[in-house]
Formats: sequence, structure tokens, C-alpha cells
Amino acid sequence: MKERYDFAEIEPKWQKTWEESGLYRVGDEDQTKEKYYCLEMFPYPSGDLHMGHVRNYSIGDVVARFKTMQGYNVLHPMGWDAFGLPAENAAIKHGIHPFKWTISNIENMKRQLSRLGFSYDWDGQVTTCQPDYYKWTEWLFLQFYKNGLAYKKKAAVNWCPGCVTVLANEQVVNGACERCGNEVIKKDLAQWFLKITDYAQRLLDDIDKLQGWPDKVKIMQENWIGRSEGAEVKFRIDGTDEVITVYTTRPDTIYGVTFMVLAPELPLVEKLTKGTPYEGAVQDFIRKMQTMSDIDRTSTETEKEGLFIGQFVINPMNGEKIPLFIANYVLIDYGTGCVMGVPAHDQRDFDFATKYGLQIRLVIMPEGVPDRYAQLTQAWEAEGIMVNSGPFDGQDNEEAIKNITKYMEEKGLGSFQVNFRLRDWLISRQRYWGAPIPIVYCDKCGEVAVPDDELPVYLPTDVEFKPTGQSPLAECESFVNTTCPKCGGPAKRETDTMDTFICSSWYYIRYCSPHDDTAAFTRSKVNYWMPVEQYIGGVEHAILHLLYSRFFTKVLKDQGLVDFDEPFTNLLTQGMVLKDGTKMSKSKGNTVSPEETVAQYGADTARLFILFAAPPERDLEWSDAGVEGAYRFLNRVWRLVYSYIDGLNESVKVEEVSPADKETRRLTHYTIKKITDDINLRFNFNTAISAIMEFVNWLYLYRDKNTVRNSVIEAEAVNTLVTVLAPFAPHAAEELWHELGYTDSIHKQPWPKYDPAALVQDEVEIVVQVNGKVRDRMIIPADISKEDMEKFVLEQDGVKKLMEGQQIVKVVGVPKKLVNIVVK
RNA sequence: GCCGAAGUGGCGGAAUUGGCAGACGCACACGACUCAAAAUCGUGCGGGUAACCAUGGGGGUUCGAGUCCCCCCUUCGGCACCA
Repeated sequence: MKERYDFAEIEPKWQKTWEESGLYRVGDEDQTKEKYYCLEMFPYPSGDLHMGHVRNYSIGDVVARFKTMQGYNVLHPMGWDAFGLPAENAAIKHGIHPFKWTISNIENMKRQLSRLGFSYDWDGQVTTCQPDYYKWTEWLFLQFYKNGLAYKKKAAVNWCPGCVTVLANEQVVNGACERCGNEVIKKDLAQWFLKITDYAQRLLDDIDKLQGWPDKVKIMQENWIGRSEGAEVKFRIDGTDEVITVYTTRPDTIYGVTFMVLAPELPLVEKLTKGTPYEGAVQDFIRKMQTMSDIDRTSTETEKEGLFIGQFVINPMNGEKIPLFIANYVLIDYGTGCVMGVPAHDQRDFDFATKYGLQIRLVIMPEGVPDRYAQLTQAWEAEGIMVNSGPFDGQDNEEAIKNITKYMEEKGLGSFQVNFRLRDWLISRQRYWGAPIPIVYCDKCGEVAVPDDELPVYLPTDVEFKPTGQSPLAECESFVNTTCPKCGGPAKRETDTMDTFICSSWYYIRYCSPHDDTAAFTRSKVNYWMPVEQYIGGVEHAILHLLYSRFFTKVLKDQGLVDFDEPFTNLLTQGMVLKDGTKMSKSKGNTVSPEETVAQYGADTARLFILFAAPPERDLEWSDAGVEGAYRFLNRVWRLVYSYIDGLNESVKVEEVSPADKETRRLTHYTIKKITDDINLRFNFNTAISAIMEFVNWLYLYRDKNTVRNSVIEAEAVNTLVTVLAPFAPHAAEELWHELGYTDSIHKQPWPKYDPAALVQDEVEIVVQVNGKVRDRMIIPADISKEDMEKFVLEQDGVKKLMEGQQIVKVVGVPKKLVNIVVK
């Protein structure tokens, strides 16, 4: 007997064997098997694996191994999200080239992943910073460009002074950069955008198709897309032909408009005030707004501030003259940047009107307010009956929304309008370490796409890394200066690179045909493997990556390049790994190194603990004692299986089946059922593992209390134990499997099926309750009818005694569970 | 402020369809083995002498509620002047 569970010897041994035998090599399309694409979010190669990665990939590995054993043709790939700022920052700080830095990090992290024994086919590894990948990222950009979905425009964009580049809306969190935390400022720059807004409605509608996604993520996406219905209404500026269009979700309140507000940055504002007495004050106000940070400017805490600009507009419904303001609380990039002020029915307008002494006119009667001229103390934003609204008086306001919109459409005063909170995706970055945007600028031909046969536009290697606020590529003359693909004349390249979220928006497609050097992907393979059956990753990507990937997939589908329109059928968002109640981070000094944990306890122990300590969606509190416990358990399995191997022939009898044998067989099959359901239906690996523990605890008892055991039943139990352990502790299971005398890999074994007949129990314990309180328990035949069970219970002496002096009102029987006697 | 999730022993967690609250593990205590310790094996382990009380608090529905309904509190996540 091998006494010791020597993980340090067996884990590397099997990792080597699996690698050499190509155990995880991905098969091609196989029509005899159902396919299963198991995907975990690929990591950014920051240098070292952290526990969050270990958790993510341990979960994925269980799923992949389990599905493989269940007979699926499984794709389980891994790669590297390898472009991005940290590499460039390292280059600036330490003088290492980003490429070198990234590649050495990849090597290190790949080694760490391999040491954990995850079942990846490394042959299909994808690295986004390699030309064989970014060539196709560039190609995909051009597909967007050629279909009018990529465009360059000058706009006030989010600029992070820390990262010295622009950011997408999604990357700004509470007015700060999501990466470095610096306060984001506005800059007027010409930038590349992808027209994700064209897909806003479909991205919203198709959320319904995502049955296998957590509601949490779907709601976040819904809120982010932020659809609203309302009307655009035209207000003429008094004394001119100029028209201002506002967007409102409350056309029913139009008779309550007592002022109008414009975003200060609107060009119209300057036009309207130029040469008027208001010009100076307006200029001052605009300048003040520009110096304010986004956080101060857009916080609900900030006091409303505005300025009358000397003009009036006419309410198209009643011809009233309304003063025109600019104010801090109106955003230029939502709706039309112009808002009609209805202080009685919008709290923001109410605050503004109160401050500047503007009229507050009630047009929708609040409940319980009889007087239509009542003084409000705050805006009434709920429903009510229309008043002070001309022909619409007396209508229900919900009705009036429709009727007023219809009326305005008929009279040409306005129209029904849908608006989205979602903005177009800003993809330009003024940085070096990203995929080049394959566009050149020619004096004669203007903006020209780089032809497909000239792709990729290579990133030059001899570049100076200085954080100047301009792409380092702009100073690389050999890169910038080129010839125009159209006319052959001198031209200049685009020097911005792409947001790395572009690279990660299609990597899961590249995995399906990673070696195709003639196309971004092989259509037949992509259509075979996609969509992903199970995607696993952190919830922090709920909006950014997951929304962008859905957008990419829909564009590819519309271009006829793929046959599916949603990339991820099921999504699992795993919780964080915590230590002492907070997220592990270097700055807090509460990190636990996966490498050290593996060195001390082995990969199987580390994985087992992480899977056992909490269900996957929840946060997980790291516990060194818990790791110790997982290690103890593996040792316990080890000793049990070895004692069986060694003692097999001394205590057996084949023919007879004792009650203990029968119970062993029942538990064997119950354990199979429990684990299968826990993985398949619920991803509850923690309870699956506890079922294995209970099974092991029973087998110890069975072994120690029965010197005579049925060898067939015992062998089945031990084989089953090792087999169901395989997805969770792949190395230990493999070693034990071979020690049991098998020569093929445990990971190629079919997942066991349970025998329903074995689960049937002859007798069950039931509870006797009196008025819902447990008073007794008894063993009865399992197949007894409900009526017989109730009768049987009432006949028992103990129960009769309990009933003395009581009047039975009712008896509630639940077969195999309980009998509740209700007494008075 | 709005949206969402969660609150169960000393701790991580379980209870899958309204049916024995606390599975499994950790920690702890005691015992066996040992010269001793570790490891291992075994026993106990929500509170209370008990009747009983206990799943954040308060109501309700039900024969029966951690689970369903209403109100409130706390923590965490997302959004935050989106007209």
C-alpha cells in the first residue's frame, strides 16, 4: 500500500502524461456526439495567476471534464487578452518592451495554469497581441467600417489624464476611470466610434432569448441600454424662424411648461447670444461649466444652476411665451440636449423653478388634492387627471400621453420618439499597445481603408514610450508615412489603436478555428461550435464585455458571416474571492498566492477547497483551515481506496447481500444521482462535494463494521467514488484509478448512470407531529399508502398516549415524510 | 434617490416542490492510540434544568413557513440630473 498521498509526485506525473497523450486535444466536428462549448473568460496576462482566476478556471474545468465524461464533444480553450495598458506602463517605467513583457507574463501564467491541471487544449491557444490574431481584429474593424458601423467624429469625449487616453462611456465609473480611478475630464477630439446604438433595440429585445443568464446581468444590460418612449416637440424661438426641439417622456405635461433649458455646450447657445447683452454672462457660465469635473457637474447632489439667455420660445400647444435658460443639469448628449421645464411634475425642474422664482403650474391633479391651483411642496411625478390643459382636461394622464402625441403629429408640432441611454462605442485609444486601426489619410482621397491583402497593419517595434497624450505611433515616422492604397500618393496612417474590448469581443469565435490563416474564422467550424453552451466569468463584465460581444455577434450575423445571433447561451457569474471579508488585493496585502498553495497542498486540494467553500455565484471567504480540511479529505479518500485494494480478498462473499451491502449500493447510486443533478441542474459543486464526503464517511463505517462484505457491491462503490471524484480532483482520481488496475485514463470513462431501482428503500423513518411540533418518530414500510400510514401512526401506543384527553381535529399525512395530528 | 441580491450556530455553508432547521466542512471539547506530540480513529457540539425558544425585526396566510404575502432594518452590488 502506498501510505502517503504524495501530490507533489503524482500531479506533475499525470500532467505530463496527459499532455503527451493529447488527452485534451479538441476533436473536429463529430456528428455522432453532441457538442459542448465550455468557455471561461480569458485572462489579461498581468504576470501572476490570482485566486479569482483559480476559481474561475476550476469551475470551468469541472464542467468541461464532466461534460466530456457524459459523452459530449467538448471545446475547452484558453488564451490571452494580451493588449492593454499595464504592458505599456511597464515599458515606460522599466524600459521593457510591451511585447517582451507580455510574452514572458504569458509564459509564467501558462506554467501556473498547467500546474493546476486544467484540461485545456493549448494547441488552440489564442493571443490577441500576435499579428496572426490582430490581423483579423483589423479585418473585422473594416467589416464594420464598410457597412457604415464605424465612423470618425469630433465630440466631447471622456479623457483620462492618468491613462492619457480617451475612454468609452462604459469605462467611466462615477465620473472616474474604471482602470486607474482618475477623474475623467471632457475633451473635444476626433475619434473612432462603433455604431452600437443602431443595435440598441435588438440588444434589448434579445435579452429575452438569454434564458440561461442571471437576471442580475440582464437587468444591468437593460438599464444600460435605457430605452424610453416619449415625444420630440418643436418650440419656435420668439421673433425668429429658429426651432428648438426637445425630447420628453411626458408629453402629457406640455401645458405645464413654464421655462426651457438648453445644455450650455450647444452651439445654438452661442449663436443666440452673440452680440446681445447676455453674451458675456453666458460665456462666463459656459467656461465655468467646462472647468467643473464630470462628477461635480452630474451629481444629483449638485445644486441646480442656470442663466436666462434673453430669448423666449413659444409653446406650440397654447402659444405661450416661455423664457429660455441654460443650466448645468441638462446633458448635451442625451435626447436633443434641450429640455422643457415642467416644475409641477418633475423634481429637477421644480428645484430649478423654485430657485429662480419661475411659475409652477399644475396640469395633472395629484390624488387627494382638490384644488387645481394648489401649492405643491414637491413635484407630482405620479399619475392623475389632466387639468389646465385645454381640450385635454379631464383625461387620465396615461391616455393624454397618447392623445397629445397624436395631436402633435397631426398638426406637425412633434412626433413619437424612442430614446436610448446607450451611446456609440468610442474605440480610439491614444496608446501604442493595441491593434492598429487600419485606415490611412490621403490628401487626395481622404479616409481610405487598408485593403485586405495589406493586412495586418503591423505594430512597429521601435517606438518611444512617452505618455504624451498622443499615440506613441504618431511619432514613429516609418509607421505614419505610407502610400495611399487608392492613388499611390503619399498618405498618413491612423495612429490611434483600438480599445482592447474589441479584441475580446470575438476571441471566442477565433477559438473555433484558431489556426485558420486565410480568414478570421472558418465558417463551418464556427457554426458547429458556436454558440457557447456555458460561459463563466466575473460579474464585473456584465455590461462592457458581454454587451460588446453580443453586439459583435449580431453584426457578424447581419453580414451573413455566422448563423447565430447570440454568443453565449448560458452564463455563470462567479463571486469574488475574499480574505478577511474584503476582496484580495495587493494594496491591502491580503492576497494568497495560488502558486504557494499548490506547492504546499497540491492542485487538487486547492481546487477542491475553492469549489467546496461556497456556491459559485457567491463570494468566497478564503480559509487556510478550510484548505487544510480539503487536504485531509483527499487523504481520507486515498486511505480508503488503498485499504480496499490491499484487503480485497480477505473479507468477501459474493452471493449474499446483507442490509449493509444493500445500503452501500443504495448510497452509491444516490451519490451518482446527487452529483449529476448538482452539476447539471444547479452548478452546486459545494453540495456535490459534500455528497462525496458523506459517501466516503459511510464507506468507512461499512468497512469497519462489516468483516463480510459483498465484493461486487464494494467494488462498484469504490469505482464510483473514484469516478465521481475525477472532475473535482483530477490527479488523485487518475492515480487511484490506475492503482485500482485500470490502464485507460479516468477522464475517458463514461460518467456513471444511477439505477433508479437501487434507490428504492424498503423502510423509511417518518416524523409524528402534534400541532406541527415533532413528538415522535417511527420506521414504517416505504410503500404504505397515505391512509394506512395515518392509521398505523394513530394505533401506536406512544401516539395514543399523546392523544389522551385531546380531541383530534384533523390528520395530515405526507407519505415518506410525516404525519401531523391537529388537536384541540 | 432608483434598481437588484443577500441576511440561518463561534465560522464557511445545507435544507432542490411549503413538510424533521443547522447536511458537509472548519473551529472547539473529550476519549482511544502514543513515552510524548503530530497524524489517525471515535464521541459531543444553536440556546435553555425543562416546558420551550431559535433562520435580521414586526405582522399575516397555513395543519405546518428559512421557504409564500405585507411593513421595517442592515449589508453588499449596479445606476445615478438620461428630461
